[in-house]
Amino acid sequence: MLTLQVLRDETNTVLEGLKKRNFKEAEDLIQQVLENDKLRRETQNTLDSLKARSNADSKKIGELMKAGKGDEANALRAAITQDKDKVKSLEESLTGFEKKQLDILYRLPNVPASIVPAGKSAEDNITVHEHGKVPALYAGALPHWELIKKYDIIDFDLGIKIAGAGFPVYKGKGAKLQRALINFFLNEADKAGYTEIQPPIVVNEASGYGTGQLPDKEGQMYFVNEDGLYMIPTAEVPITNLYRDVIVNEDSLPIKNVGYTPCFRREAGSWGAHVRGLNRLHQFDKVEIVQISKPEVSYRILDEMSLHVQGLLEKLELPYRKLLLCAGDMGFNSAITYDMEVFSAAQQRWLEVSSVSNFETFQANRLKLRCKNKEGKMELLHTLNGSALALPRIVAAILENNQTEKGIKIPAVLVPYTGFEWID
RNA sequence: GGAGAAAUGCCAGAGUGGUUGAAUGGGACGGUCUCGAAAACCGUUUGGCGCAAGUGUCACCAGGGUUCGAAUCCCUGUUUCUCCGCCA
Repeated sequence: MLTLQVLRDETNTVLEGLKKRNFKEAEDLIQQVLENDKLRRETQNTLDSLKARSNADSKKIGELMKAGKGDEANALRAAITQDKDKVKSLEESLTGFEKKQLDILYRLPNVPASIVPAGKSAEDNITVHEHGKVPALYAGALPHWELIKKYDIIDFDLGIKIAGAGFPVYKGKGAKLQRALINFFLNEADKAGYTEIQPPIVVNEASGYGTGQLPDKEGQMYFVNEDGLYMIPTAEVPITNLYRDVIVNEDSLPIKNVGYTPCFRREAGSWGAHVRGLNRLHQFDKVEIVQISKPEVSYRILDEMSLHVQGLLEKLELPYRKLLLCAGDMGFNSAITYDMEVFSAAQQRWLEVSSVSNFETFQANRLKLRCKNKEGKMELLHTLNGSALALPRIVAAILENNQTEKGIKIPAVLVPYTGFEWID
């Protein structure tokens, strides 16, 4: 959520930024929030002075009572009672202004960073880096949804039987490959200085608000009605919310955490073309890196995180490209996002396997995640995160790109983790 | 799941209706002393909102209520602890 301060002080910058996103209500909402803010402040002013008066009077009553002047106290008491209604109605309208302010702020997306290109859709994204060669496959090459049947490593039908569509069952070498990838990703993050976290995979409502999944995207998350808990769509939610309402010690920055969790997404309405096999699931595994930093270094950290993700793809010998998302294709919370896409040779498609984003203060403002700077002032921090990496599409690409007539060759870096070189 | 107790500042811990944003102790930070350190002594140590400043206002788990006035009384919720039950 944008800060009121920014909306007040840099109204035009915000407006331009939101237009770049193609966010049509920008002008209207900003005007509303500024007007509302003015009314809110005026109301608080009157309310505060009214309260100041009655606080002073109440104190006086106390003193009169002590002094045994009951009559005078009673007279004053009667006078104060008159103010009570006024206070009450002012308080009500103040609450109204505050509520409206929050309602509007929740609807305003983040302002894109200056280097983010304008644009409406994925077509306007910019490829900033490419790496690796698309492998030439042999004549009988298969897409991964055929390969998993051929080698009996992932079973969708069994998943349907015990849960539903989009909940695959990994078997034998398929399960081991999953485990190997998770361990490989966690070890690489560990080497890069991230602290491993195992968070709960359900979160409460406050956490959903903290990272921006709520109030808008409840339809995307599985909800446990009985207990008011949401199944996490990504480890970003619990791991970032660890720092909700926290004032971080400046010396401990940047904070670098990594977590492996299953992720749950309802994906309501997004089924259709291109969602076969592992391309889109309701439950999948992901290793997520999360950093919290001082504002002045967050863009350096964004690069560091991207390079970490790129390094993983390179070690896995997967051809990939790095996209700078255009403003219109970026998530609601993000100021800048790089997507990493891997080429899956049998499908002849680029698959998104990672999104690395800087949210600047957008999440921190909701989370009340701050630190006290050298001047002793409170300052919102920047939050960043990135998938490092999401498993299913990586698995799909490995299976498709590494298939040969005699089986699927496991990338060399993974062999110490899998304990086998071939799926055959 | 049942019964009881509790929730106060960075920590410990007072306070049960009237200058209590909050005693006291500890910790941390700054200073004096010292070649340096320890000890001792002095000082500083919560945040939100509003205003040009000094102030004002709000906050003692959360949300309601009683009262001229609530950390203190009442209601609801949450969490923690103890006992019983159940159980990976």
